[in-house]
Amino acid sequence: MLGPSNDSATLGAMDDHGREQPLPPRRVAVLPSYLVGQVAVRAGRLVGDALGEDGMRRHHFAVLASLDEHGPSSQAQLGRRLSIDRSDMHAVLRDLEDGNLVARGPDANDRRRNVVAITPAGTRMLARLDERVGEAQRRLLAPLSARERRELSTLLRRLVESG
Amino acid sequence: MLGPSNDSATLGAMDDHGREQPLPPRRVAVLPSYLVGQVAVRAGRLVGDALGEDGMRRHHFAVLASLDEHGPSSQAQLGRRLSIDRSDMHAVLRDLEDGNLVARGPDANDRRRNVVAITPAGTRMLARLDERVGEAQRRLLAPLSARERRELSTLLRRLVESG
DNA sequence: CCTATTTCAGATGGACTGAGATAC
DNA sequence: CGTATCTCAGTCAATCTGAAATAG
Repeated sequence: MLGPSNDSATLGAMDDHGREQPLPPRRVAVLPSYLVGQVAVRAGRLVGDALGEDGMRRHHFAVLASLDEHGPSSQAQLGRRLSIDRSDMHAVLRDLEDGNLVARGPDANDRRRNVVAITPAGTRMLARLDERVGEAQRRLLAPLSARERRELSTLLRRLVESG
Repeated sequence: MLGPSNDSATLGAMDDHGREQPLPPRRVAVLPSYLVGQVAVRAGRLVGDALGEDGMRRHHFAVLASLDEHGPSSQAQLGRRLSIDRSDMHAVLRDLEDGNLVARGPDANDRRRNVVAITPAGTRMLARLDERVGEAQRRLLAPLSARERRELSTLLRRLVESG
């Protein structure tokens, strides 16, 4: 396991002013963990940009979707369901409330809690984000056939569910 | 697209003191971008832990592998090849030098540069890290058959190369 | 008393920027 | 003079921790 093909360089003789491009080592480039990481980064950018067109980010989308699915919830519930830190949840809900996408009010039954509910405007925003995120998925998977996309999703889901 | 099945809660009536588990919304859990992100997180933990057993991190592994593959290089070259920031590269090489895994010296031909070379101890470390990282891959892909692992790698590589 | 929720203020680690010193 | 390298300091957003105020 010695250095390959670079005999001319004992330590100091380097003729390579040939401009170097990003090129991960073979050892690294071949790893499934590396490949999945690269795809995840690309996916994150695509989805982030898609949500950004409406001034939203992942947490905002997740909160709106969770409220749509489970109905009104307290902040702490949302945080536990979505694994979002209480401080971050605070900021996210402030953003959403500023845009009238959710309504926050004290819980009549437990006045420690804020009850958060999605508003009609929030529901419309969620539908629009759904569109945009869907388009991002299509762009991400564009190089694959429909069959291959299903295959990839299935394999990934197996890994997620077994983890 | 209205909220489902939560008629009893107008905003304030919430009997669900049922302890809530992390549960991403369906809309989110189904997205390939989400699945790939989840797998990437798990992969990152596995590989990170594996490297950590020898006190190394991803950047250290990448630098050792790149030096092994391309032979002695300047810091700036390494940074460009591995897309590692110059500041971080500085810290990484300091770590590696402290462990005698690389040797740094001024370039005789261009005294602006440091020439970095992997040492015999660095080569041995690289071999050990290779083992550990390989084991992490096996653990990551454990739920899949050999054929499915190849299929997954192929699909991911297609996405990476077409990106 | 003890626990839970919301909120704030600050800590922490990672990725990046700017600028100085040196050398081409 | 302009450009490239190495180094250090400091910024920046994202994540998390601690603690106060309120309520059960």
